[in-house]
Amino acid sequence: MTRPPARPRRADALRNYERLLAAAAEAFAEHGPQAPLDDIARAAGVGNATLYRHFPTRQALLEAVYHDHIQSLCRRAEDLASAPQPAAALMSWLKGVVAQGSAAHGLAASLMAAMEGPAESWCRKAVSDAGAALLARAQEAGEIRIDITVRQLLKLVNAIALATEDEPKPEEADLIFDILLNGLRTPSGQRAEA
Amino acid sequence: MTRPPARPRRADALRNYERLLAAAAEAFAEHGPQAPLDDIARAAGVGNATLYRHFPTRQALLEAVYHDHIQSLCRRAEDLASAPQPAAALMSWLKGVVAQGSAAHGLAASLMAAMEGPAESWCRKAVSDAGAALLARAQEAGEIRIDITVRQLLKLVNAIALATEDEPKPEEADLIFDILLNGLRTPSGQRAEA
DNA sequence: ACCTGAACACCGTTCAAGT
DNA sequence: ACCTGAACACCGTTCAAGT
Repeated sequence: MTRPPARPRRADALRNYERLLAAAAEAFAEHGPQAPLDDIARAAGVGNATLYRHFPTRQALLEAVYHDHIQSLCRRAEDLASAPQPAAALMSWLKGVVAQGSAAHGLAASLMAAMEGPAESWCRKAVSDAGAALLARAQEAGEIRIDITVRQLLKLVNAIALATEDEPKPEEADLIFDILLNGLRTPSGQRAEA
Repeated sequence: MTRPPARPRRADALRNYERLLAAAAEAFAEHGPQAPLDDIARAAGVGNATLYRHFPTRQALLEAVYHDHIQSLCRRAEDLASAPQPAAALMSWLKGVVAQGSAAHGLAASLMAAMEGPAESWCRKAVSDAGAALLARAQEAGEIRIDITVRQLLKLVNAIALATEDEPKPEEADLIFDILLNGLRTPSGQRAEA
């Protein structure tokens, strides 16, 4: 199970924590993942040092803000784990990752950073575990090339989300995603033993 | 023809300009494209305002530093323009873009920024014009899907370079690039009229 | 324990004064 | 024309003092 980041127990600390999350969510939505931390603290009616106490890095704050989105992605992976067509299930899930990443400005950047950051990251573990099951099944079915790892796949997908982010036309993301899916299919001559 | 950024004519100004370029090249190579501009000015033995005078934005400095790399990419595109196999020529060129982008830390980021930035950017125009010829020929030959644009393609390729940058194993970049190429082939049923 | 504002350090940008 | 260092603004991080 993925362990949500520890919340404070004392009443006032918890209240500040929640306010910071709400303010950060709004700031990230409006100004992107680079929104000034001081502004977030001020909007939350809290000292800037308090923000830093609860969230030691910007990445920690981002992952906390997008916690629900991330968990939702993980849950969706579980739902798809026993879908009849393994490759289609993987594709559908990846499409969701891109869609969420494009919709929630900052999520794609967070996921990308998580994939490149330390392996102990909660977010990185949760999402890559979720994807790993889908990928393995699609690979065992011989539908997806076996030489790609979850991490590479997620980096690639997030790179696409970032590259097409704030693009006026959503079909551009669809097209590029389509190209990726096309490329993921097992090349001729390469088959898993299944 | 692509017009290199205007150089100063006065002797002292030109000398400062060159020194800034050399210092910036070293700083970007060592500390990445986010290297502090003040450090670059100091290393060049020049006031920081002088740097800003010559290069109004960081992007302008980056494009000037990588000017030779960019021109080299454009020249290579010209060389490939009449290669016997259009699709192979395009692929070979794109592979070069990724290779250069991964080798020269900061170039990939510059190209990506150029593709997303204003259309008037010198760098953006030069590179996309170079690629456009190769892409068009491969599409007319019916080998590459017709629904992708140069800009999308370059964004995608640079996203890959960024995603695999400073990755220990170079074969990772190769793999992901291979996936992309696989995906670019014309899907069944879609053919250009030639 | 937890909070706070002020202090500090850093970096990009602008400006008044120089040649 | 061009250069310069200082001034300014901004933002992240740390700290001494408070409850």
